[in-house]
Amino acid sequence: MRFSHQRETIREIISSTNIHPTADWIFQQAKHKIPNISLGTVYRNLRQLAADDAIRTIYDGSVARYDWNIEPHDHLKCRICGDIVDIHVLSDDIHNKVQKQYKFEVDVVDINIIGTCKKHK
Amino acid sequence: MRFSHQRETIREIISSTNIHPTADWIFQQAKHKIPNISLGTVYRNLRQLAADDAIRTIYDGSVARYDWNIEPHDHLKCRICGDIVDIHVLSDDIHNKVQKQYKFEVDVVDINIIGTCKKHK
DNA sequence: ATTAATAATAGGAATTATTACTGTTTATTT
DNA sequence: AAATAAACAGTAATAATTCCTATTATTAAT
Repeated sequence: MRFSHQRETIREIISSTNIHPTADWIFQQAKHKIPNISLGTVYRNLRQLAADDAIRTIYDGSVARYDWNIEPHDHLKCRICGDIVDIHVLSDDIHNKVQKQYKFEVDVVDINIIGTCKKHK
Repeated sequence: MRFSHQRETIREIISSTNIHPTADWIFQQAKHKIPNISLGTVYRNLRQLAADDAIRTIYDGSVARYDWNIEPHDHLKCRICGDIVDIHVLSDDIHNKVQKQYKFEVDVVDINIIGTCKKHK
């Protein structure tokens, strides 16, 4: 993959936040640095970075969000504020259990927990 | 909620399959029984049935699929054939662990495992 | 340093999944 | 049987994402 200023900017934007941004949020931020960057460029680079395992794509319902953290981890999503935070549950156990019990070659264990975070009590 | 022939047909179609159909697949099937049913009617009823906990909405990447099985369970998705099958992992443990460790009021634990099923060996 | 090759871009059109709108139909209540 | 409003068909609108094309920028070779 050839160097591009746009792609580096996108990578930096994602690395700088824990909010698990959407493509559009990344686009808005990128415009501050490269005013005439186009949304297509953002999407193309997000796809490339994800294919290259430089970032991870997660789905919040039907909309894609992007995560700089490519280590295996899970997500907690609050129904009220919408915040998504990284956590780590026992996904290795699940990985092994499924592999044996269902003879399924596991690639990714994706755990999303939806509920209400402690801010709303 | 008032009775409707369309909604009952949609409910029956979902109940009759384990493929976790998309809205469009349901629409195609429904047309066999009600030729002039409209796609909007399918979507409206899917939304209503899900709100009523008569069916469950799951997300396969960014597209919604529908499941007649409303008991808590998880999904195995094969990268090659696209099949999605129901399984049951130890999500109660996760529920409790998260609730205590992160003081997070858990609503749903959604576990999706992506990989290759035994058909492709 | 110049040039050649082509990956990446901007801008916009196209596509896909889904929701919203509107005048008409139909299930329920009186 | 008439009144009420939920549900409908058909269609327009929206949102997220991908595709297309002529132009620009990066890299490799001279």
